[in-house]
Amino acid sequence: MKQLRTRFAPSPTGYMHIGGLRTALYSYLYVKKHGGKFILRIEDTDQGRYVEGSIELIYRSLREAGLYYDEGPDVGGEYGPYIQSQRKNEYLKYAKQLVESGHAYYCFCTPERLESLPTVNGARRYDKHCLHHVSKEEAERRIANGEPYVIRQNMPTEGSTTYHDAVYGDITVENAELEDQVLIKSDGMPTYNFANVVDDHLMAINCVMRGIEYLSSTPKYNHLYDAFGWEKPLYIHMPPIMKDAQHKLSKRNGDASYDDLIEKGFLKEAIINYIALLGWSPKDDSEKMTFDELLQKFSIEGINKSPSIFDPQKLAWLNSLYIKEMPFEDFCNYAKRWIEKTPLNGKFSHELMCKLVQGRIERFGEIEEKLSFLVNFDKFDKELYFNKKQKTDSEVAKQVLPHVQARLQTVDTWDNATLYQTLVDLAAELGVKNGQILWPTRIALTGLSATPGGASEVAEILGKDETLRRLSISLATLND
RNA sequence: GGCUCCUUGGUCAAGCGGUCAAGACAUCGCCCUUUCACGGCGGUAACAGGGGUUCGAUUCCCCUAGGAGUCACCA
Repeated sequence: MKQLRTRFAPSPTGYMHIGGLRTALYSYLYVKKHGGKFILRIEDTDQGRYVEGSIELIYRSLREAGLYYDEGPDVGGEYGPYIQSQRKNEYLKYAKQLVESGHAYYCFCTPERLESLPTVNGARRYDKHCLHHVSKEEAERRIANGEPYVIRQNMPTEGSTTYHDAVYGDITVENAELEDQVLIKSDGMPTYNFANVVDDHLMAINCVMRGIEYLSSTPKYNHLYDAFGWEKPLYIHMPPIMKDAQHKLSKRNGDASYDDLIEKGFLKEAIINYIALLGWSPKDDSEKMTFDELLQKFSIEGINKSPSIFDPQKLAWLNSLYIKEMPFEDFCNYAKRWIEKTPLNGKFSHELMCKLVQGRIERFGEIEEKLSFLVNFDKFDKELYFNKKQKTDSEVAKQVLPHVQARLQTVDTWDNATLYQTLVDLAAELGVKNGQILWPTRIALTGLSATPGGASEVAEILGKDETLRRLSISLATLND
């Protein structure tokens, strides 16, 4: 069997969307599983949509995600160049070949005339006017005169076309439904529809994986392959990723791109793992999988046909799993860039902050909020001292807190273990439940009904001075 | 609107003629616990509707409804 060659062919429009990333992921997994080549090709035939820097973004995102391509603009290969605008001259040659064989023709119709065409079933359709009314000689004369023109594909008007898609099965379309699509635009550039087919053939691509939006135009491409006498690739179309039941996930609608997710504090491993599961499922029940496991378990039979809705909650859950298993040191390093941006920066032990938070966040972006009590200490409701289960309330607090204050003053070794033991010992001495000391203390120190870490951990990170300061403030307001 | 495709709990999803219709996220309850979180245990919750085919349909066929994609000198 021939070596599998597939490609990821994004347009440089500014960001890496989740859907595109998933397409790249599936392509990579599929082709690598079968020992094939993964190729990156930039489809920039629409110069109006080009966004500065987006090609670099594509390179970076793909590498970061672990999707290393064997051939591509910045890594080379025998089938380059891998940027379509740099292949511009190739396409016209092939289009002319099609004109010669009668599979395409020159068209000089103005936009005005195109718009005046009657609508059939809600869509305008080109009427092959120039095919029938402009002879080859006339066409050449008008081109020589500098008149703008396009080259259109000459579609059959009868019969039907069927092809096989690896996930959707046999797809049949009436040829009469197929329009004489433009192959070469008046600016001399090929359309995606044409460049795509020519390049896939020239680059020996024999497996095409892409979004379902191409499912119904694939018969047009197949006519092109036939007109040239080229061998058609294996098609694998994929369902879209949705924001909700009726809207696709898209950056244009304000939905997160890959970079946005990273920015919010999702780990790349979690993102990859999650999107792998969106629209595909392994034969076993695996959910959390390493990249190698994905590689091992991936198969196109597992690809779902229906659209799937992106669920940020499940991504967050997976992300929290990856966060928890990070070695503590790695977590600290990774967390740095989030903490640096907050008022927390430099005020407390980085290590202690990380310790408090690693097991309690789903995203790194949550760190600031989780730890904001360290820098904010506001007036709070005395009702917070009430806790049914711990059997405490503001009265208990009033009696117990002075003892806590006095005892803590004597502590020299200011760490969690010592602090905890000290408070528990105090409870025993006073003949009260541990909770009747610990709960009021934590409340007095934070003014919050819930915090990451208990009384002793909070005291540890706050430090002796701040702990004592907060204690006396709380005690004062309690006695008001 | 035409054409193509899709339709299992709130969400992701197993299932590919016979199952009490998996599992996960979310949600709810209990346990653990120094609050929170983690973890453990348990609960609620689904085959879009209607016809066929069949001894038997979530599974096969048809219709209806709903959804998506497409119908560009965008990709």
